[in-house]
This record gives sequence, C-alpha cells and structure tokens, in this order.
Amino acid sequence: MRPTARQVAELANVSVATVSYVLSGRDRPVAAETRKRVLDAARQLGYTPNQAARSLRKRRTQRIGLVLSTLGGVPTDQRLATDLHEMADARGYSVVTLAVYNEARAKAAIDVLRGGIADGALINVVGDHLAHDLLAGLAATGLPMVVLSNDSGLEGCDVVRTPEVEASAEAVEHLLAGGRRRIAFMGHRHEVYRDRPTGRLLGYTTALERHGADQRIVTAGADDRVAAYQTATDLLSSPERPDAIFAASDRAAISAIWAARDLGLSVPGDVAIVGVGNIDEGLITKPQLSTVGPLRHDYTDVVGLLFDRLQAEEPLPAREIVRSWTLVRRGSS
Amino acid sequence: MRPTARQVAELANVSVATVSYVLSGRDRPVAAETRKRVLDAARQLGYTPNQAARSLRKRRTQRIGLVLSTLGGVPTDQRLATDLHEMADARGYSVVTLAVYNEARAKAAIDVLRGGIADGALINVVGDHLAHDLLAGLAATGLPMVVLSNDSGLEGCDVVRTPEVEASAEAVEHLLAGGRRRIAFMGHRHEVYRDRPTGRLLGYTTALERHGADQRIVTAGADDRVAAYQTATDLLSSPERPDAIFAASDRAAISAIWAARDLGLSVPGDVAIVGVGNIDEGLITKPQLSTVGPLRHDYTDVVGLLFDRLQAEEPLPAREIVRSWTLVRRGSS
DNA sequence: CTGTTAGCGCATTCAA
DNA sequence: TTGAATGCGCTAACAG
Repeated sequence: MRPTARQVAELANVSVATVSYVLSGRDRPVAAETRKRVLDAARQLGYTPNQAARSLRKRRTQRIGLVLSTLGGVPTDQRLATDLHEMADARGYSVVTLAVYNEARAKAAIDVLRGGIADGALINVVGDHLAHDLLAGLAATGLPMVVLSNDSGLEGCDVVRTPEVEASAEAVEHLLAGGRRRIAFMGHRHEVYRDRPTGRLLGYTTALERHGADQRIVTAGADDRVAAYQTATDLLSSPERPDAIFAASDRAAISAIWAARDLGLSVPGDVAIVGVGNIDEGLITKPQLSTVGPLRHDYTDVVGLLFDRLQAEEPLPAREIVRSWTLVRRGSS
Repeated sequence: MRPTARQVAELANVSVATVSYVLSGRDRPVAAETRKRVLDAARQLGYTPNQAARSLRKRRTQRIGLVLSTLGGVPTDQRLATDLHEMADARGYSVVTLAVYNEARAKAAIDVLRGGIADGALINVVGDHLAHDLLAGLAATGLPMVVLSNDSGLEGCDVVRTPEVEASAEAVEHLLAGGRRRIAFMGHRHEVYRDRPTGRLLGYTTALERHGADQRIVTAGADDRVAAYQTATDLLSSPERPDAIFAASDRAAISAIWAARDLGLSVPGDVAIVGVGNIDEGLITKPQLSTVGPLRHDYTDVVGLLFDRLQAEEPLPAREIVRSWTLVRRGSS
C-alpha cells in the first residue's frame, strides 16, 4: 500500500538504515551518490515516513495539541491559534487541533492526548465540559501542558489566568459611576445556567452588591450574534427598559448596539453598552464600543510557556501568567 | 514514564496479550476474575494505550483529518466541523483539525496526512495555498478523502462543488435587473489579487459582460468585518458612489450595510447590497440581507461520502456532489 | 562510508 | 482460558 523505507531501500540498493539517515538528515556521512539514489527512489515511490512508527521509536511526535471548546472562531482562540501555529512552525512542530464541543467529546479528546498524539498541549476550554479531574489526570501523566483557566487546583502544568471577574466588576462599576441604575447582564450560557455565579457574571453581581444595587437583570445571549440581537431587542423594548447592558462578549455588545439603534434608542444616551474582549470590531461601531479586555492580543508568552517545557531537560516548576485587562472607555458608555 | 501494557500485565500477573484482550474488548473469553485484575491494574496505573503503537500494528488510526484554511471560524467551516465531529463520534472516530494558513504550512499539513495521522481526510482550503499537485499526490496514496473545491482534475477522491460562479452572476444580474448600474464587488484577497478572475469575482465580471456593463469596481475587504466596513465606507463616500455592492461574503455585506447606514444612506434606496453565504445573521440586519447561498446548512451528505469510503472494502469510484445555491431576495436589494 | 541488530508498545496468531 | 512469539515501520547503537 503506502511505500515503506524498506521498499525505498530495495529500490536504491541500500539498507533501510541508510534510507533513514538520508531522509531524516541526521549527521551521518553518506556518499553523495548513495544519497542521490535514495532520494530518487523515495521520490519515485512517493515515500513519506510513517509517523506512527517514527514516533513510537523516537518517543516524540513533534506535534502540539491545541484543545478548544469549538472550532467556532472565538476571537481569543483565533489569536491563540495563529501564535501557536507560527511558533510551532519555527520550531519544527506541527499543530493538531481538537475540538471539544461537549462533555463526552472532552473525555475523548483527553484520551487522544493520553494516547500520545502530541508532545504537549495548549488547552483553552471554557465552561464545564472539560471536567477538572480529567485535566488533572492528564497533567499527572507528565505531558507538558499549559491551560488557560481560572480554576484553582491545577497542578503539574502552567496556568494562564484572566482577571475577568475583577475586570467585569470594574466595567459594571464604571456604569454605576455614570449614573446607570438598571444594568442588564447578557452572558454566555455556561455562566448563566449554573448554580452559582462565576466569571463575568460574578463580576457583575459583585459590583452590584458592593453598591447596594439589588436590581439584577441576567440574560443569556452572549454566545452568538443573532441571539444577542434578539435578547437585546427584548430587553430594550420591555416596559422596564434597562439603562445599561453589560455583555459578556464584544460580539454580543455590538449586536446590542445595533438592536438599540434599530429601536431608535440612543447609545449611550438611552442605554450604555459595555462588552468584554476588546476586539477590533469595536472601533467600527457608532458609537465605538467600550470594553474590558487585553490591550494587546498577543499570546506569544503563553505559547512560550509550552515550548519552554518541551525544550527543558527536566520537568519545570508550574508557572502562572495573569493576563492584564483594562477598561477601555469609548463612546458607548 | 507513561505506563505500558507490559507494566499493567506485571501488576495484574497476566501476560500483555491478556491485557490487550481485556482492554480492547475483543471477543476472547477471559475469566471474570482475570478481567477484574487487569482493569484494576490499568486504573491504578492510569494506563492509556499508546496510539502510535496501536495504529502501527492495526494499520488504522480511527481518526479523521479535517483540513481548513484557518481556525478563523468561517461559517461554512463551522457547520462542516460540527457535522463531521458528530458523525465521527457516532462511528468511533476522533477528529484532528489541521489549519493551513499559508503555502508552507499547507505542505506541512499534507505531509502530516501522508505520514498517516488519520484514516481519511475532509479538506476545505480556499484560495491557492494548497497546491493542486500536493492534493493530487495525497489522493494518489489511496487515502480516502473528500475535497471541497471547484478545481478540475482532482482524481481519486470525492469532490464537492459549489455553484459560486453562476450564483454570483445571478446575484449581479438581479442587481442589474433592479436598475443598478454602478455595481461594486468586494471580494476575498485570494480572488481579487490574482491574475485572472475566478469564483465570485468571475461571476461578477461575467454578469457585467453579458449585459454590456463595463463599469467594474473591484475591491478587497471581504476577508474580515473591519476591512469590509472601511472598504464600504470608502466606496460609499467617493464622488462616484456605487449604487450597489456585491460582497463575496455575508459578513462583509453586513459590514457594508452598517457603513451605508452610518453614512446616512438608505439601503436599498441609495445602495443595494447582496452577500454570499446565507448566514442567519442576515436576518437581523435592517434591512434584512439579500444573499446567494445554500438554503440549508447541512454537510451530512459531504461527511457521508468520507465514511462511505472508510467503510468500503474496496476503493470506491470518485463521486461528485454539487451543492445547491439559491438567490434569497430580502430587503437589502 | 554502510549494513546488521535490537527494540519502541501494541494486536494477533499459534500453542498449550 | 491463557501465554509466548512475531512483526507493524522506523531509528539508533554498534560493527564492520
């Protein structure tokens, strides 16, 4: 079927070892003429080394696993992915991406990693699909990994944290300081449909509590633009219309701006709107979108953690990065 | 390091063969007590079979490769990915995604597939990053694959085609029929910066030619929302403002609607706008977006082609699917 | 400069 | 009902 090194060797009249040395380019002296025969034979047969055999033998795959919630192209994932691909490329690694989607597939994805598909993993799974003990179990195998998560108790790997609770609270306090009193929260499903507040919702409730504001308006809709538009439309056409919306994603916030404008409401006059993430698209809305998020979208430091581990001789101590988020005040609030 | 079947066997006081039989669940009689010992030992050691060794031996990986241009979450890719993941799951396959991004990485991705990372591949790469002969070479290895492409001369695999040229021409003719005379095209980079028109740009030029309209206004900007907004703003504030914009993606078309509204222009009064793709978001713009694209976003037939090949005993003849696209007239044109 | 040999970890055939 | 032996395709140590 697929040609093997053995067949290349026969065609070139050499041993498989020579084929291996020529094609993997290790520094063993090979006569120019022999090398040419091998390369010709390989080309003629369309030979590509079997990676399963190679990594079984070398005990390395030269691959990185990227684990994401979905292939949905959340802005953060896109940046993370491009930085990872670029840095992996430069170091001779390839990247395979695993999408989790739900709890069952999260288990499957972890098993694929446990099965040794990659030499290291970069993991960004939001919500609770990826059970904590699965992750801990994976880390315990010694697989170099860095996890983007605010969960506590992750040992044996690097962790990248995001100050989303504090930043969200800051955003809501900014709205309160502007005199807003009926502030609605539009969140992701995984935050809203949960027993106790976490993440951006927790920031929202915390800020309200601090200011003795007990008016909580919590809706879902931040997961996609259409839902956000509809949710915002509902909120803004209700008799008790909110005077501010804090959306858990910029994409949702932008939909909310459009919903307000379509209803003839002025932003921020009638309703102030703040998002999360600081995506570029916030600069082309009218008014421009206020948001909390990173000022620069750069994940090279995060990816760097992973390659540090891969290139280290001995296990590295667990490190932690806390990313820096800022409230960016623009026209919408 | 990572435990092997051998270690499990020693701990359970059985042979590696027994471990293999118990854990892979093949139908060889194993005493209940032995089975329990093996399972306990495996759990205790946290054993997961090495997939490289397993697929080397079984000559199957139980994996599918999904090859995409980017992890950018183009709507089509999202649908394709969810359908693939779901169907793969149901059949006991996992999915690994490879992102191409550029020409060099396209070669790398093909090499990964040639190296046997998966038993089959679903490939959707737009533009010319993935050279035709690379794809042909991959198909020649006998790897079951289905390719979404309008290129000709792809042999040894299933091909899924999209009537984008005809549909784009239809969209432009619809604009012409509505009396529009200065129709601008906003395209993807890979179409616009190329020696001769292809794809959606070709549909545009073809329609204009047919009607003797020689006014061609070709711009890029369809690749992202921000660029589209800026391009549309430029177009619409120029002294020779177009009376219609045909955008190569719905996302760009939606940005164009915003740009028009922000300039105080009426859609479709001052400028008609048509997109491509028929995404749901076109229903929440004001006016709603006219578009050409599939009426239903369903890729199960495409994914089905791949699994047909994987499950077939002998090589299947190459098949072809032509997807059905329709002009959906809504308020923006 | 090149070939022979011995596994990597697993699934599977053949004996027992 | 179980174990020993073989080899998937490759790399790397050792021998020549």
